[in-house]
Amino acid sequence: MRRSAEEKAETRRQIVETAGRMIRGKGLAETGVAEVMAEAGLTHGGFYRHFASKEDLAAAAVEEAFASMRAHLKSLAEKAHPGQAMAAVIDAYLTKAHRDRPEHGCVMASVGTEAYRAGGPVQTAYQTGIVRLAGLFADLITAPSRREAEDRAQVMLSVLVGGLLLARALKHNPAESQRALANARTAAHALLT
Amino acid sequence: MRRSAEEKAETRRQIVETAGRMIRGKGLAETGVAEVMAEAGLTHGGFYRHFASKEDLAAAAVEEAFASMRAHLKSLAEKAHPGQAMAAVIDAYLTKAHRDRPEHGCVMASVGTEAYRAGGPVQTAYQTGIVRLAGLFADLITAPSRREAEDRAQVMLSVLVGGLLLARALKHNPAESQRALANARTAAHALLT
DNA sequence: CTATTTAGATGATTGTTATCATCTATCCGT
DNA sequence: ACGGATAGATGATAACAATCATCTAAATAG
Repeated sequence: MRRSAEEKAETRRQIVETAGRMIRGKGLAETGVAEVMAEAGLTHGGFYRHFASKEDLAAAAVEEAFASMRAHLKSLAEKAHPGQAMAAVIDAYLTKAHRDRPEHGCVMASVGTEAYRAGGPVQTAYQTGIVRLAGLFADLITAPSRREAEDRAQVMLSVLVGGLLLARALKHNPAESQRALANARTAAHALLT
Repeated sequence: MRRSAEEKAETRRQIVETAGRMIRGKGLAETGVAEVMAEAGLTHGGFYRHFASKEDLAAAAVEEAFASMRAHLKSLAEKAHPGQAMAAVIDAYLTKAHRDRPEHGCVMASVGTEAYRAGGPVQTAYQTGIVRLAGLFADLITAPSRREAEDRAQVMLSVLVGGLLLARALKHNPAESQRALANARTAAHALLT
């Protein structure tokens, strides 16, 4: 059942994307190779034609998930009114939708505590993804100097991730959860002035 | 090899405390029952005399870890100069020491993404721990109203956790990691004015 | 058009881990 | 002091997951 080169590449993309979703939704350790393959419509056996190990897949998935989030936010920022790019990103990040769909959201807020511990290529991909995300934020923030923009970007990232983490933790108390989102949103916007 | 009632209680405390450290250090899924028991100087067999399941132990460990952190921060706040309580907490939370010793630190920053997904008693203990931690923050923050103090406490918690998470993610780039800590510290203090 | 390569399926294998049955030596109620 | 109860040890058991050997059919090189 050999496939063409493009078909193989497409299959690989499917596996990576599926893994990215499952990892963000259920966690790194809880996501099994066989399960990912099944979800992608394949059997577990062919896995090692694409990846050397589960670790390799996880690293690719983390990288892809970060890239996809950056692309999404970037396009959002470009659509925003001039001077409102970062504000638009804030309002997109700190939403109920993002809170309730971790499998489609930010890696840092869904598997942050597992990824920094992972070591190896996963940790590397995780760190790189964050650096680039912070870089994007710095691009969108107006400040006296690049250095200052980067500093504000770090704080911004902290508030967004921390706020989302808190909102998720409080999810079973909807009022408090929404309050956390709203408070983080206010604080994030305040950082822009 | 039966033990007295006090000995049993002490053993249980040991197990819970050990589990709390290991879970925060290596993660929930990566911490095995047998491993915890061995670290506590016991064999795995006796485990079910103390807990109904691994889940039960994890819930107890999360609860204990939050309680211990609250006690630690509270005593710190009481030792601080009047009006400087929350400032002292900030400076204790956003340190290299805390960054480098997750096994002795904040649950939210070490297993936050795993715990909110866990469901059952672990999720419950996690949520309760956070509510109480935020409550402590609100007690330490001076504001026009209790409601306002709670709002600021939520933002404060987001900045602290987000900042620590970021600093840990960037750990392999020491300069950036320290910068993240410093930026979060500045931002947190700014919230107090 | 043929021979070789290989994507993916099938089916071990190996290692790990939660859970439980059983055993034994000690504590505690009587 | 004695007999039942039980903390903790020893040793299964039963899932489950990662990895790999082998098989197959199709694709591509020549």
